[in-house]
Amino acid sequence: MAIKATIPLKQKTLLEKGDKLYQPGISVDCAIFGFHENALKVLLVKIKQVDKWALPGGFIYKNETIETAAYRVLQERTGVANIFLQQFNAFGEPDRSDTSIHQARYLEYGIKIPKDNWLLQRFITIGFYALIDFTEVNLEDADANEGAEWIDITRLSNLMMDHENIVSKALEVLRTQLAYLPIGRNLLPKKFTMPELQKLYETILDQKLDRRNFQRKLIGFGILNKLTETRKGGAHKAPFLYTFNDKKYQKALKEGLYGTW
Amino acid sequence: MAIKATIPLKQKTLLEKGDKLYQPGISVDCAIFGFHENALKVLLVKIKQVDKWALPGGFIYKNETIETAAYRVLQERTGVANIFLQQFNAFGEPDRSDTSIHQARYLEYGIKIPKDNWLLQRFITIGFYALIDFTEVNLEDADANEGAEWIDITRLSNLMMDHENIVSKALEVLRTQLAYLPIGRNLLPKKFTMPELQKLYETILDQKLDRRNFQRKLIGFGILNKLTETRKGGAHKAPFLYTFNDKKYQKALKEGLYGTW
DNA sequence: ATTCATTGCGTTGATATGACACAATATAAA
DNA sequence: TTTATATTGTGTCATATCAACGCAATGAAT
Repeated sequence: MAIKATIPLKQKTLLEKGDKLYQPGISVDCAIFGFHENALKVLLVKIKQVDKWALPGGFIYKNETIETAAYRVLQERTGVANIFLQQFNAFGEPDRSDTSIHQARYLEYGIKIPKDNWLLQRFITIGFYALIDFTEVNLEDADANEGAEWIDITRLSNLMMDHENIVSKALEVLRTQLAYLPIGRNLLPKKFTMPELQKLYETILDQKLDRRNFQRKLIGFGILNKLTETRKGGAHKAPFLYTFNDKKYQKALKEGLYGTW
Repeated sequence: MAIKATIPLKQKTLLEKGDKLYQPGISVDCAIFGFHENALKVLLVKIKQVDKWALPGGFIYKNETIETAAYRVLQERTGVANIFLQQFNAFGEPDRSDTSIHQARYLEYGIKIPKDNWLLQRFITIGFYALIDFTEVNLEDADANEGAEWIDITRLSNLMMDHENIVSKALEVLRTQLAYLPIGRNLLPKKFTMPELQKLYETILDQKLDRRNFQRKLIGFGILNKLTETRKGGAHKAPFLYTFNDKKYQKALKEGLYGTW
């Protein structure tokens, strides 16, 4: 008989008292996007017992708002403060849950979850997407049981339950919002170059953009500060650095960038 | 002692077996918009026991999708088939529920709901907004206990819980989506005139639009069929009638109207 | 027949957009 | 040190789009 690991208090509490601590049948899942090496990546955690990837998620405390719960998940995983976090959709197919995953995780400790345990009931999850500066995240802090990794959005595979669908929907919303919200502020380091910003847009839109027209348009939004500094070290002409003008950026977030009519 | 009404089976079942029939702690609420007499209206139901208005809402059966539940609510209230229905936000402030409303409604039948009954727990609601042809709805079918009425969105008052906030958020989303989705198809009768369509847009946007530019823009979207027929009977020049080109309309719904970049 | 508010259709100037030209420059190669 | 090369900064031009406005046509009321 194999020696079982001792169950951590956290997991034990979740199983036995979760129904008293949390809202039943509701979870939050976060599609956390980062930008690195000209690729858009999403933060996934490995569920080693079933060899699948999952979005970072959690439950909602009885006395907690949905947004706070999502923020808590983000903090636990990334430790980053300046985050763009947005609720975008609730996912509630009756058969979306996969109880075998929970069972596999507790089997590790020799525990079989009772059929009527709250964890095995149907769950509806509220999807959030977050934009985050890749360079500020340190994945070393992640939970030992669930190794977190940045996965290229073009190379998603083997996600548990409906999580790939959640990422797709998040991306779809992100692309739409790119047209009227000043995305970029949270995905890039404070200082960045115009080519870097353009690559970000091209990656999200999956589309080549004209360098010169892009620059004209973005500057036209009036949310960027051009610095006198340049980014040296590249193999070619050093591009100027930019920052977001926080005041104007916040204004644009509220009012939108277009608002034609 | 006042004579109490006998409790309908429906209400009795809801109270006693609701926790077995429905997902706990989750509801759906629908902001159903209609357009009539140049005003945007939302369908509200009167909760007579507390003299407040509420959005039509309901619960999610254990084996039902969220969208199906919302559709069910819509059908019950309006009986209309061709509906634009869209999930737009989950509302979950811990203190958003008001148990006194439930108590008041059951007190009618001399029943005091036990404190631990599922109905009195914290609820998170998933908000939908719907666009519907005012002329197709017959409110006579509405539940006797809860008279449904179209209320002008500029004259909202005395809504229960956070329902006014839900309507506001729904309107905000509607206004945003007006920029890239072909709204109108579901809010107007099959045949309509350009001035009517314009009034709709002006009402939603709360903004005057130039008659001639509006026409050029909408025709430019390529989703309208101009009929040879005109709307006679008005006091002035008879405007042409239009219909939506269903095929192109559906395409625009999927792809969006702008999609610049 | 005349009046009048409204509709259909058109024009103009300003602005935004897409496509492309050319000089400047930081590093690498010679 | 000089030259080569890829990349960036800035500008131009034709075209499309947009906002603002003009005017004739129309249908009912007078």
